[in-house]
Amino acid sequence: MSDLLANLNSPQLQAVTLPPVHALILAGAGSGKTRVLTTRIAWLISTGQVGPHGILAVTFTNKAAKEMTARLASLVPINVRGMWIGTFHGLCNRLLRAHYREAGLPQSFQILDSADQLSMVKRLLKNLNIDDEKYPPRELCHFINAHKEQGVRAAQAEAYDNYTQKRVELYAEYEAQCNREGVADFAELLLRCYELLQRNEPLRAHYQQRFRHILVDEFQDTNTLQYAWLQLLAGGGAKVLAVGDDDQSIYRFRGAEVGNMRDFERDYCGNNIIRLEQNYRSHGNILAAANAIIKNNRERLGKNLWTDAGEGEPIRAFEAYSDLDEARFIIDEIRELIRDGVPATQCAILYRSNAQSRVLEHELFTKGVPYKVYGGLRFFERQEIKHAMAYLRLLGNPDDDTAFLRVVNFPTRGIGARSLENLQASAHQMNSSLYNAAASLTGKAGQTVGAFIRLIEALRQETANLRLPEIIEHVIEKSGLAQHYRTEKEGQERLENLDELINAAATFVDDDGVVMSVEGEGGALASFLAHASLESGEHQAGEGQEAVQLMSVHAAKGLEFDVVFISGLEQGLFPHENSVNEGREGLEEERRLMYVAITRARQRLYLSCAQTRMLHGQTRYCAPSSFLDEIPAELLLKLNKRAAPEPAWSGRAGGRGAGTGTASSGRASAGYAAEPMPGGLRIGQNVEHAKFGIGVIVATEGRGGDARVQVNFGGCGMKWLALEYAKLTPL
DNA sequence: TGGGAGTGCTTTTTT
DNA sequence: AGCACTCCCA
Repeated sequence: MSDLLANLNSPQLQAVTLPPVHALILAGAGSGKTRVLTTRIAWLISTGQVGPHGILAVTFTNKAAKEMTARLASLVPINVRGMWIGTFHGLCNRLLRAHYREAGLPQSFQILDSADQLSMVKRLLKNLNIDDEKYPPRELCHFINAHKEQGVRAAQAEAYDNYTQKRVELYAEYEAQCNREGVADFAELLLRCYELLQRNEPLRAHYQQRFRHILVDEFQDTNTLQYAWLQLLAGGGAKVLAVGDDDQSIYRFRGAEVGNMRDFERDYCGNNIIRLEQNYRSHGNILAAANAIIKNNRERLGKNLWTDAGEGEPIRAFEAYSDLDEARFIIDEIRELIRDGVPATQCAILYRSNAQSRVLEHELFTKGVPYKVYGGLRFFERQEIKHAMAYLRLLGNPDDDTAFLRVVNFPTRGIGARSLENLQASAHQMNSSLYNAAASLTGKAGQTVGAFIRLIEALRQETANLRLPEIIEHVIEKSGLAQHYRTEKEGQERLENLDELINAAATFVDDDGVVMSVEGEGGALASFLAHASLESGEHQAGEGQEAVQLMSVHAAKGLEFDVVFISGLEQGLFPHENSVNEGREGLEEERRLMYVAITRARQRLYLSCAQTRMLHGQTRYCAPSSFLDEIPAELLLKLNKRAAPEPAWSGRAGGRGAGTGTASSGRASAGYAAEPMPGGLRIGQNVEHAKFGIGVIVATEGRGGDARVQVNFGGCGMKWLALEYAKLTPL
């Protein structure tokens, strides 16, 4: 017991050993949040206050859930496997599987991921003959999800205008279609679970009695429905320990309600609020910058990070001429750091939007620096994997139209759009699934589709007595997928991924074999399918060993690095103009994002911006981010003293045309007029031009490849010239 | 059926 | 600029 609590600081200790009360832990970045959470559970169990059975611990990501489970296992000698530690979706899925009948779901209901949901909505619009320009499928998905996350069914949805009325009708159609197919989207897992507990008194009482302690990670990210779900489960006297950081709430755009923290405090906590403010990650200057930024936000519960690690290095600031110049600066610094012995994996480049990675990647590639970009396509989202999974889904549930349509003609077997239209029409008429309706097709279409149905039936029979990895292997081979990718020129990697899928299934069976056996071997497939939907897998196969880490600020949340570069600190980009347009709330969220970005750094932090940036195929002139002004100057070390990285007139590809005078939005070179332009040109400088003769520079604008000067050539008049093209000789 | 041309969009993202 | 998506033709 004593070692469990050893080395906790005073507020941490206080949090871990709280009596059974509702409490809110305001855990700053790097303050040992996960440690507190896991130690709290370990302490509750090892002091005999509750059995592992009575704990419910909720996270947002599988990664967090896994980490919590692993750390708990290392703290107390208990079997953590059967414990209810998981994501909101994972736990709801578990509950719905256990009570599928009461929840009105088929035993092996499938889970639609976002892509599946989108394709279902598109299909629905098509079947109902609705113009998808007027009702964009993506927007409709959002409409549906937003309602579900508010706990609102189509039947209760309010329609204040005709347009919304129509969308509500479509929402209802979508619900009906999901029910026909026996599938549930992500939001449905939560809502269905919530409704089940609300409606079914004995079931609710059972779980309310069972869970004595509910612990919630990243509480600031909960949405309305998740909060309601927690309240419902806690209704029988369970105590809720909510851990979160309002300053790190960066998911408002997907429904997170920071307000839940304040509500929870007001309605449940009383005085039980503990602040974890000692930071064990970053040096003082970095924290000072973070604190200086975040204190400009009005809506805060209040918290101030501190460290006893000392000030550390100053924060390095660099203003580049262009995005390319910025990338060069960053990569040069990184190469130097690596030479000095900093592991590449400890260098992270963060950006506000993913599109910014391109220039950086190009430069890294050119210089031969290994790097890894986070945020791409993930394993279970790859087309070959989704195809294989679709076959598997059809084995478990033939009514799954999404799966049916995905593979009915893949690999191609002569089933064209016309046949499918007929099929969909008759399915609609019969109010049945496509699979079911296939039997009614006649003629040539009947034959081809019939062959597909027979294929699926054959697969089902052939795999009936196989183990999960063998089932998958068999399906990949006999469906024709393997053959298809063998003949495709780019198919090699896809084949490898399919092999990897078989491996994943083998590992899955080994890892979860105990749980699986409860449901029988027949349930293994269903469990694996759910697993695949709920856990889309690591971002990319093959973890980069010694590679610089590139990711969006959002993706960096929860991570830490010795050296962090925050790039693209420009007004309009970071803070993003779309957010700024949303008013104070939007700007405050951007500021929290900046706060998250800064607090990722342990030892060294670089902030950089560019004066011009290629955006949507156009060069944009940018002012430095207002966030830079919010950091006290004494914390900053400005690195702009260095010489121009390239001779002004050697030029680079991709500049804009000479003298086209693209309106530079706002700021030309304000604040830099006194500094020399590249090549030593400055205001007042006399120059000679081959055609216009001798002149004097009266103004300058931009830097690098886009630098322009205004020259008074006397009789030849006043001219704006792009240094990249115009040959000017200083006199 | 599949590929090539044309069109439009473009913040952040987990489950 | 780059990418995803659609449409149309061979």
